[in-house]
Amino acid sequence: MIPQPQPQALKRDDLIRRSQDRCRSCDVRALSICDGQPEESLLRLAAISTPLHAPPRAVLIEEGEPAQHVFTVTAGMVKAFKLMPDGRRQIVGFLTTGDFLGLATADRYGYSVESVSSAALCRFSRGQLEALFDDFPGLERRLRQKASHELAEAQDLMLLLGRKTAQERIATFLLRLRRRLEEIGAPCDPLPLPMSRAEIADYLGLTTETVSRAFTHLRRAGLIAAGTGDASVLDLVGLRRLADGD
Amino acid sequence: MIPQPQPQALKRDDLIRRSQDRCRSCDVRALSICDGQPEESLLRLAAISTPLHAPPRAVLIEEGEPAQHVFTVTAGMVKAFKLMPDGRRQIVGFLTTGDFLGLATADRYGYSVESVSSAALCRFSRGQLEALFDDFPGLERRLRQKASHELAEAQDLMLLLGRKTAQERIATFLLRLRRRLEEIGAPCDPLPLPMSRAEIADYLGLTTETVSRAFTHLRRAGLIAAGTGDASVLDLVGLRRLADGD
DNA sequence: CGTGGAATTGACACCCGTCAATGACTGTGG
DNA sequence: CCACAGTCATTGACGGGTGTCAATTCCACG
Repeated sequence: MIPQPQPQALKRDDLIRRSQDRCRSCDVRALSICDGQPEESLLRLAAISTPLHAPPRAVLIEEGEPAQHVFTVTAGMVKAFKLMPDGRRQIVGFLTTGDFLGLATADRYGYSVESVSSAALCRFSRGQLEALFDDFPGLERRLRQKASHELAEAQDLMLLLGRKTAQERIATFLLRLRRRLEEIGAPCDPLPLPMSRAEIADYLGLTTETVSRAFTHLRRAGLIAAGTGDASVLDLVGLRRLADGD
Repeated sequence: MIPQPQPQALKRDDLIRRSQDRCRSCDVRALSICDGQPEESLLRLAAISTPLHAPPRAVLIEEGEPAQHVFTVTAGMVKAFKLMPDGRRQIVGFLTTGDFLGLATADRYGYSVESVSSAALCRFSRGQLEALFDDFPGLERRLRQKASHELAEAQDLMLLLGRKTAQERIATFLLRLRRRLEEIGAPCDPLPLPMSRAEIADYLGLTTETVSRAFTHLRRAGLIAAGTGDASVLDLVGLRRLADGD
């Protein structure tokens, strides 16, 4: 996909050392699967990792393809989504710094992934990663914890999709995004919204028009101040009350 | 909850041996986390497991309570659900033989669990189970795989809740239930539906009336034959086409 | 300053939710 | 054995929230 120049002069050991340096200085280590791992485990992880950079709207994974790789998002934002034959789309997650891509994966990808903004990722071969589990059980534990966490978030989203009104969905969406950005130490006032209204709609089970109207309602109600590419939470308590349904 | 007679004559070792026998003869071993585990791992699992039997509509877990236990369902069916303050309910999963309960759990349960039909479960202390992971990494791997699988199913449900029509939801629901029953080797023609219309509605993000009407439509279209407590798939291909949206 | 896509807003339609009545089934007590 | 009540499923009438279609505005970019 993204061709990498491979000068013959660089030997395999050099490449490995180079990735190790890159990982050692990685500023998202504390957020990703690397957190809390012993030094040796990191070195081995580094040796099998490939850094990727994706421009906005780049295709990273296509649903149904053999799942050879897993990824860690190190910067920017990507979306994972499912398509129906007639074009209906459900975005099952927006992933950002520290998120792991591929937890839900069997032998084939269950969703497509595209970048929202420009994004950076670390790619791992699934086989090589799973081979590391034998030597470094902490890695597998970390992945299981990430999977548990994602499952809990998925269940929150089910409640949203199955039972919440449009305004409640937008309120919940904004609060969740805010919390996530806080977790990774990103600025969240105003809250950046790198995704389009259409993407928000396909995440929340709505249409762009309904998303737009819901934003307007929240703005008129004094809960938020909304621009096109960002939003500010004005009344956190009120927004929470709305999001949770009374 | 369910008092267990504890004659003083039975010493701890006897109790352990008794659970080991119970597990060794357990007829759902191949379906649960026990599948593929070495003998020693099973013995240790057996030692920390407690069998439970629940009548229909029994409360097993309450959302927000400290998560001290995890469970394996060995028979019957239970539902996991989230409630909103005003009573809106989203069932995030129906669990049956072989399903693991507690994968999505942090320090507190993220959902309530109640039995649908009468059900049997194996209960484990979370702490004791996680302590086993150090000695038996295969257990942790098995749990991670279960979590991955559940995550993929959760994403399927997101597509359903966010984008499918009532009839497509019912069709998808019937096909998924059928596949699950096939997996565990249960009879699925006719397909038993132990849950009420209200429970189906709260799983699919609908109302009981809409569920009822959708069943009627599918029956009139010749895709299924539906009774109250079961349904037969008459036109598998047609039902699949409807479920997947053309 | 002009252009094109995205976002917003409005009018209208429709699917599904709400409310209500009827029917089917189960268990209970006479 | 039957009458009865209670729960659940079904069906109908109606209304509302959201989708659909269309027009307008906004904004980024050339």
